[in-house]
Amino acid sequence: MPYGRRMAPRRSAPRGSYAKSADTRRAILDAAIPAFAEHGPEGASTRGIATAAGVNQPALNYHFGSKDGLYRQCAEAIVDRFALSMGESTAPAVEFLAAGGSDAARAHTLLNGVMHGLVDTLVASTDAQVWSGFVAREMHAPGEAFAVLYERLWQPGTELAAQLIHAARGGRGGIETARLEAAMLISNLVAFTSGRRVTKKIMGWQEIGPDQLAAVRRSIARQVDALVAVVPGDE
Amino acid sequence: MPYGRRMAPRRSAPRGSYAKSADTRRAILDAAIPAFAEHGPEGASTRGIATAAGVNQPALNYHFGSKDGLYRQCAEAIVDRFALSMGESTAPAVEFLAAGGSDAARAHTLLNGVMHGLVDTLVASTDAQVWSGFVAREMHAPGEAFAVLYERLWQPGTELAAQLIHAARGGRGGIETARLEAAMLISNLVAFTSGRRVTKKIMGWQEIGPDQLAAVRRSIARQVDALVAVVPGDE
DNA sequence: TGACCTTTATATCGATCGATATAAATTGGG
DNA sequence: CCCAATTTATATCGATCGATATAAAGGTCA
Repeated sequence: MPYGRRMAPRRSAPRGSYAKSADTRRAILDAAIPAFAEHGPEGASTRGIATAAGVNQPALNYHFGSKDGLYRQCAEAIVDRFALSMGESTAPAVEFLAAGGSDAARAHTLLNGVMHGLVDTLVASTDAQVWSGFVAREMHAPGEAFAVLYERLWQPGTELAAQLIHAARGGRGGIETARLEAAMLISNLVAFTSGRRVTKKIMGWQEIGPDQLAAVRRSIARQVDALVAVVPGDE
Repeated sequence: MPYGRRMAPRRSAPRGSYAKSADTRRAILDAAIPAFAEHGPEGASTRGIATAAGVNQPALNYHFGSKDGLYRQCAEAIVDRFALSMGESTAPAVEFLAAGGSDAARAHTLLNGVMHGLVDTLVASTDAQVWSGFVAREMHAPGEAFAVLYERLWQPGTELAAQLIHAARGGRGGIETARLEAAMLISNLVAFTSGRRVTKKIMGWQEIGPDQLAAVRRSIARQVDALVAVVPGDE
């Protein structure tokens, strides 16, 4: 073919100093997470992400190797940010359980605290609504990020809640049942993450403000109370 | 360009009689729903769907006009099949409410019946696991099918459960709170639809058989009981 | 300042996408 | 049995995809 393969590129005028690698990576992740959440790993285009991040398309391959590599790093970033937001409310519960805690009333209080923190993180924060699309998709159609989300998010989160439910019942009732109920209790909040748009429409809410948040907290607290009050098998 | 644009196509050996249009449409829908559920409306390719359905790619445009048209028809088909499966358990409840039913105990029974039917439809059926990916995606990232799913699935389903909760409380407590609790009650089952794979892994279940189904039903029934027992505001 | 590494930008490849023009095959009505 | 309508099949278009080769620019340190 005539043209000598790969012509010399022209550069536009320089735009000042280069950003640190970490800053560019952060900008790309902040653009990629919403893109993957909305369009999925296949539907989101690297060009669209690059434009949203204010970089060019090959920058994604330079910093993350490949589209799949970027996708995996998005999952890691989501888990990191989630853990950061939940640390305050989970730390005392983890400590309690590590010490072999058997004070049922304290377990009940700690469970309420964890669920309170979860509502704050998932319902009150707008970031979480972006994450939830990413996480929900990976839950149903496992891909490159499933292992990360399972090992660092779903499994430890459910297990923490299950242990607290079990302890709050004074150790009566099976831990298996507690696990199932923990999974279902947490699923409740999907109505405000992935399903937020639908729930708002159904409830006629313009926004999820303090009043709505309080209603959600009350409903969760009632569920926790009911859960702890009934020991499965004793009914 | 040399070649005279559009060459004459060759046909392979005929394969017997043509299928009725309705049969082909059904085959395409049965292939498209799982494809859209797994890869999303952007990630799923018309060629892949056509191959899975045993037809060629232009057949999709012939029968459904466009990829978006096919996507919309998938949503209609999902709602139709869901309604068919739920009809038996919702019919008496709809009738009860239409008659202005105010028998609290009967409302409680009917609510249990509806939730029982929902567990059968969503948890026991394997079809629903396919649907759930489609529905969950559309819930978070509204597209061509959002209106159909909202008007025919989410809104009426939540409203039915909310009315039953309200009636089961003898009309005490706000209908708004009942609506919120209905949304959260239904969200519980996401753990067994979109989240089925994760829940099975966490629970160590190989399959969701009769024993597991019974455990889910017990947990839902306990939640319904707790919901009806407490009148919000009276606590 | 000059050599070297890191980061950004351009151009382009091969593959695949949705859509459609075209034609062949089948069906059904008279 | 013929003809119009219906249905299926082939080939191909223009757009877009992820990836990469290549070059230029900024940063670092002697």
